[in-house]
Amino acid sequence: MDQIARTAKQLGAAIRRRRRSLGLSQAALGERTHLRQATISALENGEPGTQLRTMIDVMAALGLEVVVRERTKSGADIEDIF
Amino acid sequence: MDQIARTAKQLGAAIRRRRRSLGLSQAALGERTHLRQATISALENGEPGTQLRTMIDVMAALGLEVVVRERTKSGADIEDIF
DNA sequence: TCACATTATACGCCGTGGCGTATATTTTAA
DNA sequence: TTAAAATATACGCCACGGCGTATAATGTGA
Repeated sequence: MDQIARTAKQLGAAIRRRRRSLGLSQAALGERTHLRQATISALENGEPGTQLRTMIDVMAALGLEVVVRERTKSGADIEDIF
Repeated sequence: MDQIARTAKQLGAAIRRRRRSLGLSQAALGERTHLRQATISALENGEPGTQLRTMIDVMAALGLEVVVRERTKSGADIEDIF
């Protein structure tokens, strides 16, 4: 399920969802990415000072990627309705 | 044109494209976002230490949003082929 | 070509992220 | 309910981002 993210919090939430769907703990993800469990926690909680490096590394480890696109006028589009 | 980004460099490139398509200079974008022209430059050049806050603020000013999704196996999917 | 606009880079400063380490706090199973 | 697992938070430290300001390097149009 693709996640739209316009804020750091939404970005963190999407990452947390994915991590959980993979059955990983923050600590386990931390090992794979050489990041501290505390750092993963901060990212998932949407700390806006988090570095892009951290987001990129975590997304790679979770098999995620980002699509940059023009904002849709509303929050919902066709696929959300049907 | 949606841009897939798996690295900070790709993210920066997508942002730069969008800024240019809007006919904005880094300085003009900096004014809108209360960021220095140098900061925009760093973001667009894919400095991995850049903060999420910076990316988020710039994307908002450019009318961009991010979609987080599972990585596609290859770079191309159906829509790129047809 | 050449002046002007744009972008990249530099310096000193301050704030904060991520580090190791450790411990609260909360969540989850048994 | 309670022990164990998972997550949030804390402390001191170092590195570096973003700040103002300024300038160098590039691009661009006339």
